[in-house]
Amino acid sequence: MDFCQEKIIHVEKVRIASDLLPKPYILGPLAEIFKALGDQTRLKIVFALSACELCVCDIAAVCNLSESATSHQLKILRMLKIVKFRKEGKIVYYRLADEHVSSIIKQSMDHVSEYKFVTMY
Amino acid sequence: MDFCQEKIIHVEKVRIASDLLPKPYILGPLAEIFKALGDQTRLKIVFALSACELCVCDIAAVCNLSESATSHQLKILRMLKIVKFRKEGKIVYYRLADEHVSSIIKQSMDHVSEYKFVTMY
DNA sequence: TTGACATATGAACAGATGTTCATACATTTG
DNA sequence: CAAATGTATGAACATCTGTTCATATGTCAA
Repeated sequence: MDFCQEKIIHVEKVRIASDLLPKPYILGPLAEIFKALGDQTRLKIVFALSACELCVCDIAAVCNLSESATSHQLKILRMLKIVKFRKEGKIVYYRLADEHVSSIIKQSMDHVSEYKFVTMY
Repeated sequence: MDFCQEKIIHVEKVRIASDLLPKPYILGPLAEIFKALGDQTRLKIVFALSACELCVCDIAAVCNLSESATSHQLKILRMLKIVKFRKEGKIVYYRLADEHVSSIIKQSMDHVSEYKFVTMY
């Protein structure tokens, strides 16, 4: 460890910030959700599903993935409650879990758009 | 590859969803941002900074990290424009880059809260 | 200029992650 | 029931990631 000499430079601010940190049982799932969205494959899937409900086969086509890879990633999104699904015979339809997910996607787009002239490559 | 036999089950939906997919130069940075927030250490840092502006030493204290680890993670958040910073002598103060970041954090909290009784462990 | 200190960075290592391939499961049809 | 088809899953592998440790940079004070 190598904390700065004067112990803590701004004691009061550190206290305030510490109080605001989510409890571990919140922070964990939260990080998991972002991690899930932090993969281009899964992010593509989420964007695709933000358009409409799709079956695994559709998603694979839209995202240019094997159905196996698609299924693996859908499992992750499912477990994290980022997507929901319903079965109709042997076909499984997926969709986004709630509006929070859509909103997160939207806000992130807005954030990126603001910097698009800088980050474009 | 192993696409389903009937080629594409729902041609029109696949077209709509495909059109909605962000271009690669948007999707890439977007995934990078989520990936950055998908690490508990960095997510902690972002939450801490959502409280107030903090110096590296403060952040290390709040997040219970070595200053080296803190600095490494701040560099990533900096490059992704998730945080901004200003120097005051030898002390460097960090804060969140914009309101989109705050909003993303908030929405994700709301999402998790909705499922807290299920996901709590 | 020299020492002290806040922050940054490079290398390296252990652990995590996404894909592929093979195979299993479930549902429909004949 | 058997075959066909849509989806799911386990193992394995190469790649990526976050931390630590050592060291470097930049700023202030004496």
